[in-house]
Amino acid sequence: MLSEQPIQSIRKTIQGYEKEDKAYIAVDCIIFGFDLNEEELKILLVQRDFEPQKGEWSLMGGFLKKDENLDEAAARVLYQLTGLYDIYMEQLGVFSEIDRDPADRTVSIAYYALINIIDHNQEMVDHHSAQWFNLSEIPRLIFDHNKMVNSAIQRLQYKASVQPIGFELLPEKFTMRHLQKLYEAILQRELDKRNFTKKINALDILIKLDEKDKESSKKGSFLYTFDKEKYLQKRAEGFVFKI
Amino acid sequence: MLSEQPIQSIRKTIQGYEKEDKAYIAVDCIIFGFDLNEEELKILLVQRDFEPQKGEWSLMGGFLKKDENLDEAAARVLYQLTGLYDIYMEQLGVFSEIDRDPADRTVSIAYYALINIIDHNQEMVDHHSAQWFNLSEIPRLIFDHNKMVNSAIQRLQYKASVQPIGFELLPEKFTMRHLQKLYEAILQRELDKRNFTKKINALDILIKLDEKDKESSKKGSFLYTFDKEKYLQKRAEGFVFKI
DNA sequence: TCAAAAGTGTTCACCGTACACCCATGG
DNA sequence: CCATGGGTGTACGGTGAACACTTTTGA
Repeated sequence: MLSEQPIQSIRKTIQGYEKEDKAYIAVDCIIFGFDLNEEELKILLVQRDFEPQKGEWSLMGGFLKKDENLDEAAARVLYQLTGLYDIYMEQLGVFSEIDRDPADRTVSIAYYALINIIDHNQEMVDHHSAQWFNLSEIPRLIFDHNKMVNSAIQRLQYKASVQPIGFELLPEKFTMRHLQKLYEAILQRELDKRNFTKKINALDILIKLDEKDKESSKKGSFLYTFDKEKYLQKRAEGFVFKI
Repeated sequence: MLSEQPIQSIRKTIQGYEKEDKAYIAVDCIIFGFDLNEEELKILLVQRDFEPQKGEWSLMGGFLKKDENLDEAAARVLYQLTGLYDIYMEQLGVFSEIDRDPADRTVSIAYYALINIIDHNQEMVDHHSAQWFNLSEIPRLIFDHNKMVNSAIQRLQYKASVQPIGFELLPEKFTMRHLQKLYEAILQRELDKRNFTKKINALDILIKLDEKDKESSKKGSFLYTFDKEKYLQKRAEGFVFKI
């Protein structure tokens, strides 16, 4: 009898999954952007436009569907809010307190994402009543979302010091000052201009362009691009990025 | 009508959780132990004693229950196999490929744990047909468990270099040689005895005992204990552990 | 007395950090 | 011509890595 059943149903029967509890699985995204004008690191939050907790701020989220894995779910959620594909994104961890969502048992997987702030689709952001907040001005969020945000900031600080992910937050062309201010915003401390430049140049993964950015000064400052090919090549040879 | 309902059911109705998919949530544990005699780092695997995949090796696991969070579930699973409470344990990440478990959609959260190998309850281990494997001799495991193991080894290497978690793997009293061999096993490279001793002593978080361990040599080597209080004190003052 | 492991210092290269002045330009 | 930000070099202390010989003692 047993041997006539397809494998899947045998396993189900034997392991007794039916007796186990199921839960909803959510994905919540901490979306970072760097505002070049204000020289501030920001995160994108959505405002709930329905009861209950209407008007409260929250991370953008969604539920895991049958036909996708978590990375796909997170990418989908990010697309819904920003209109962007191929965003840099990393899983942060799981938040599973029993009553974290009072509506129903929901386990949430937090992701953080880095986007170039000027790329996002403003209409889609407006449609979700979303808004950018400075790290120092994050409001109270629903559920355990503040915990997620703090965890994301910590992770970003670590990751940015050990992998060149900072460039995900900058436009294609940027100045040394932009880069330094970005790292200052991430690490939340001031850096010495001479030492920073020296270190970045020593890494030898930027291309100095012939163009200057005249926005910020009369003299103008040289623009750079991140040489991803060169970085990948070097990394394959054992080079480790460290700031 | 709506306003008469309790909050929870309002939220459920509005958010439409019912339309979302649920999934089973599993916890799988990578249990590390350090064999002092063989000077080898090992992990504890269980052998499935039921069909299908009978005889195949697997991580110890279980399902998340309604009335516990993931840390509690992992602690429960660890207790079931080792008889130990209060084990050092950390969440690794989520594994969510759609068909990772062919029986049913199951998202698994991997945890790694560090135990003192001589503390565990041998009867409980035998009862689960569990066995210790050297890191270099890990067999093929079911599902995506090999991926989890690799991820755990990487995480352990990082974490051990940045937090004094190595002591979780050693008995109360240990020699410098034990400690060095442990770090060599974790980092998978040889360390210089003089530099290692110097570094550890400079950290100033061990207590040198008057006792000697005569097992390993005629001369005997001094025993040490980890001074957790002192470490916590120093950490509170900004000290950072680094090996 | 000898084999086997324990214990112990020095040197050098490199890296991180502190620190200040001249340059180019538009208004 | 001057105010503003851009761009650059040096000196020092600390840390990581390489390296070898003496001590102890049980068999």
